[in-house]
Amino acid sequence: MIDVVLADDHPVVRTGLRAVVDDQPDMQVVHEVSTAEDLLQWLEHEGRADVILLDLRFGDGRMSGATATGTIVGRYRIPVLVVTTYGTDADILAAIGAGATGYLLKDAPTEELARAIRSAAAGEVALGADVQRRLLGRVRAPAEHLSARELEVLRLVAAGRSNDAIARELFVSVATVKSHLAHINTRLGTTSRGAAVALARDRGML
Amino acid sequence: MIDVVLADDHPVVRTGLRAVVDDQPDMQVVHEVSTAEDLLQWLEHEGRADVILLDLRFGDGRMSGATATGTIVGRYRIPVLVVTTYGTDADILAAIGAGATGYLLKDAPTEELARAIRSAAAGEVALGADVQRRLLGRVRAPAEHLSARELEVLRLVAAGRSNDAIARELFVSVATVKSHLAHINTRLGTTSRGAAVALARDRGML
DNA sequence: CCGGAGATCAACCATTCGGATGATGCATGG
DNA sequence: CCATGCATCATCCGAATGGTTGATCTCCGG
Repeated sequence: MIDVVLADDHPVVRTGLRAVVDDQPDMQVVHEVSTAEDLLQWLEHEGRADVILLDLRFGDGRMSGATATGTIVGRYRIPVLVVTTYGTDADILAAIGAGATGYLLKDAPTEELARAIRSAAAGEVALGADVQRRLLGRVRAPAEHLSARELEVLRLVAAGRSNDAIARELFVSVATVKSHLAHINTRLGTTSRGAAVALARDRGML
Repeated sequence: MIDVVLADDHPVVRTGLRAVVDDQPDMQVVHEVSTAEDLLQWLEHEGRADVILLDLRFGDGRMSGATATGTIVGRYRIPVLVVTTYGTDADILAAIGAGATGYLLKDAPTEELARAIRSAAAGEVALGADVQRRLLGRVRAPAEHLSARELEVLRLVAAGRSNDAIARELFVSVATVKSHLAHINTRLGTTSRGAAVALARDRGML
């Protein structure tokens, strides 16, 4: 029997997760907490768990889900499955970087969730199909690396500057700025400055 | 008995909401959908419901929750309770502007949720305590501001969409989008979409 | 009932962007 | 030494954008 702990500040989400977990014959929810602090507190004392389902974004909390993940994995060696709502690349990388065993979006099918919990309990890495696809796309397009100059340009674009303004600001010609932007769009697979900025933000490169 | 329809693209959230609703003696879930399109489809045919619990952000969907809200309220006169995760001022205004009867955050206590559903079924306006406080703060500081529609446009601009894409997304003409954008630039004192987005981000309106 | 605000749409026009192509100079690393 | 990557600049052109003016329509509050 897999003992699962739920850590999410949304009662509704906790209820939903509990329903899914308890509906599986081989797992059960043994504890619920709504803040990262409570989670650590609980682990400190009676804490026994095989898997922890953790929301990356603890509402108000001073402690982020990523930080909590790092602490838990480092201190208790309990697999952490990050289950959050919106999965941006930056979020995913942060979670995995912090040592999360898996990462799932809340809109993942319930079966996938159950499967991920089993994998996590078994010590395997469990990433949602969405996430895998995302990471794959990342690998396939490793060119996510923009040069320093390009990033400089992109930042100015994100600040709302026009090509002309950027050119003046960087002491180069407008042609150069456009050239950089063209490279950026190629690299990011975008087709407009706006889309490039949006995607770059999403990936936390700004 | 209050018939409730759940519209949310997250299976887990739906399960949680269903559990909460079905746990109340005076209400029941009669249908679940995961996209706005499905919701409208259902209402079109067999649709009978006293209250609709709607997620403002339908994941991928081309149709936003706000748009769906407008359509539902306008066409079927069914009270819509918007239940979403992150409540920004703009979200709230958009929802209310679109005709939502109530607005609740997913981290609201379950009793509050049940109460809101009853209020909505009774035709009353039901706003979560959080939201009410938020709106109050808003009134006190009317400082900046864009209409709900304008914010909706600005968000899409921030997401890198072109005017044409925005127009299609909101079911209006490009002229309207440009009109909103012009207004936005006037209000914010900016001269381009990019600058408007940058400034709006700065002020946390996104 | 009138006025104002917001949402909608239209047409026009100057400016800006994005996309394609091509070229030069300068490092760096194999 | 040379391929490669980066930064620089230019030109051309179609598409997108911004600015403006003007016009309904609806809803709300005085």
